[in-house]
Amino acid sequence: MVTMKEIAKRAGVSVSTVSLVLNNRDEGRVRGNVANQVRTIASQLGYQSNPLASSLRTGRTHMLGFISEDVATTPYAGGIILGAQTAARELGYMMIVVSTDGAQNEAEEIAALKRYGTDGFLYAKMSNRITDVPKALKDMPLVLVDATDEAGVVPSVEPDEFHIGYDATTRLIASGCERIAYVGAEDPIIAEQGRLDGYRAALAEAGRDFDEHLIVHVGNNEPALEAVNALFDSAQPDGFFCFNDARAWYVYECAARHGLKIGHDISVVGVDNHRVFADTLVPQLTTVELPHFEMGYWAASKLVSLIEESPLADMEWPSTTAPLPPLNAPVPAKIHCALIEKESVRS
Amino acid sequence: MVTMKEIAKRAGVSVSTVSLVLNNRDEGRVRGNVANQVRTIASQLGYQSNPLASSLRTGRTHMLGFISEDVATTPYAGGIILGAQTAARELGYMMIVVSTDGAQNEAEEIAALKRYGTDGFLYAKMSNRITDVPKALKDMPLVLVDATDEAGVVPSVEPDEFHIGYDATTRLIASGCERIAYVGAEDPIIAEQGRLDGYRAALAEAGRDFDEHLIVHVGNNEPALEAVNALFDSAQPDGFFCFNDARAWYVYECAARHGLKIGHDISVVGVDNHRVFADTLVPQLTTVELPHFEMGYWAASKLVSLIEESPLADMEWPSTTAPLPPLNAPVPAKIHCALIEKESVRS
DNA sequence: ATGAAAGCGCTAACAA
DNA sequence: TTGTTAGCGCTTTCAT
Repeated sequence: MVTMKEIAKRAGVSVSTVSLVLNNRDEGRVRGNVANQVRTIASQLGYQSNPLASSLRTGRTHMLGFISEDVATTPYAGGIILGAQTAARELGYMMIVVSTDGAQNEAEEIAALKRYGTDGFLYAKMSNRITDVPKALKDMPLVLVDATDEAGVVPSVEPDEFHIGYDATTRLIASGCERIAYVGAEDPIIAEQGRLDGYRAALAEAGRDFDEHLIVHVGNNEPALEAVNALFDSAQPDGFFCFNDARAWYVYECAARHGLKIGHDISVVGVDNHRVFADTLVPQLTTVELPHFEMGYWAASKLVSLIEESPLADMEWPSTTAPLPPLNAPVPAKIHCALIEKESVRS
Repeated sequence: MVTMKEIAKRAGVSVSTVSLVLNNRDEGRVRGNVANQVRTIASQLGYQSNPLASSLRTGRTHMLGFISEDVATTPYAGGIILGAQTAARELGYMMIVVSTDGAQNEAEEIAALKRYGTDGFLYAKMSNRITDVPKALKDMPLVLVDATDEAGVVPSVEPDEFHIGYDATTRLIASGCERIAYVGAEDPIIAEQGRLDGYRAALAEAGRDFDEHLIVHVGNNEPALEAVNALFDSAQPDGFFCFNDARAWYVYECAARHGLKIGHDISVVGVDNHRVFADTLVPQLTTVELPHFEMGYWAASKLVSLIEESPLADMEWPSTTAPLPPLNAPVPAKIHCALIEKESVRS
């Protein structure tokens, strides 16, 4: 481990000078050739700063905490984590991910992270839920990912649920579907409402009436399958917009029971939350993949800007302008969604 | 943030005494009542040690690195991470998980972790693969999870693949299956060979001949489905042991094509690697779940013992003695597998 | 423009 | 049995 002391010795200067130079605070404080000298030696020796040592002085560890309980059970969070980690590293931060079981160990994990001096937190939920922010996080730089806090005051990054519903439905309309069903979730998640709104808006724009009989809200259980089956019988839809791929699965199963071929007799668009289907399974389903990576990337960037009290750097954000995949595409395709960032006040 | 200094002041002793007491090094070095006094004040004030500060002196950060590339794409690693994290926290360590894309950023991530002074590493692969250990890890305390290194010298924790195959096949035999097929993977993974061996051993023990025509090795692709379909036609198996749940899916699909009902006409046991199937989907499949949590837990425990050069504490390890789930159980059930730990020399 | 020195919180020799 | 002191690697006044 090469230290500043070492560099100082070789360069014949003091440690403080080295510190100044290596932190780029040498503007008009250190002579140019001295600075260069120091930099040269530093890179020759392969100097790596010791973030822990500097944290002692500065109070900044350059560590970020990422809290989520979904990491353990779904690959959902994977993309988010990867995105967040990528941004973190680019900005010179290390991200510590902790998976939690329930509220109990969540508090413990947060406490542990705080002991290690994390500079801020990312807090992720699944499917844009309304969340109680743990009290331990309230006094820290914090960004929510795919979640909304009760009070609506915490910055968060969420998919544009409305556009997801709108785009999916529009695509089904464009492909010639006449009776488009919505297979939604039971829980009062924000995503549910937003997507349904998008569905309605797309229908309205196409001059179609909203038909309640084409809507079902189902859970993750046995009755769900029967409810979807009943929908096939009662409303005979020829297009399906499914809240997630678990719901799409019900449609797949029921279509098989009715002898209907997806991509031929009926069209289906599902939103991929859980990655239920492995790469090549059920290729007939068109799956809209949420912009997980982008959400994570943006969230981490925002968090760092909060910590450093610097403005967010300009970035090219994903938007809904990206083309939708063709219906019944052979492989799940990914569309981008606009991300919504809230600051202090709910919009 | 309450510091030792603070405690020392209140207790009217020196910081070193506080340090001694709080690190339980006060055996015969500090008077009992003084020690108690210090402890009382510490807990009153809610003292939390600052691990970063002590690391500066001791060279130990009490941070563990967990490297895996599968975190992002499958929930597979989730249980392992949770187990490892649990053990780590119990032992007073913080675990930093990094997901990597490929070898490129793997090296970067490892370098970053080292800069932060992690005391050791967990390196996880999927499905017990033979792995090149990154050079950067070679000089560090290291434990592999569900992987084996080429040279066979790195301690690792792996499922007992043989028993998985043996148990699954035995169960199919017990349920009355006459022609038991094995649907395996293509890749030369250790898990593949071990499970196949277990399958053969179970057959032999039951006095049955091994029939090559009941074996297929398939990938994750279109031809795979056709290969399994051909197996149905050519060998007409009435029981299936599937390498993982992706393979089980093929069986499910082909059974449907042949009008065969799982749990009635044929029996299927799959090993759950990827959690392709959500909770209530395809409930007819009996899924053997790998002991992910336990592997992670054990691996982290082992790693800490390596770091601290202390013997592994006695623990109750999961074993194959746990009862297998009933065939065609309504929900995927979890069986335990014996874990194998190697030390210095391959057994 | 540069360096000396103090100090972040903690541990560990060494003194007392 | 306890306290003093030095120092881990770095940042930051404050002198020079």
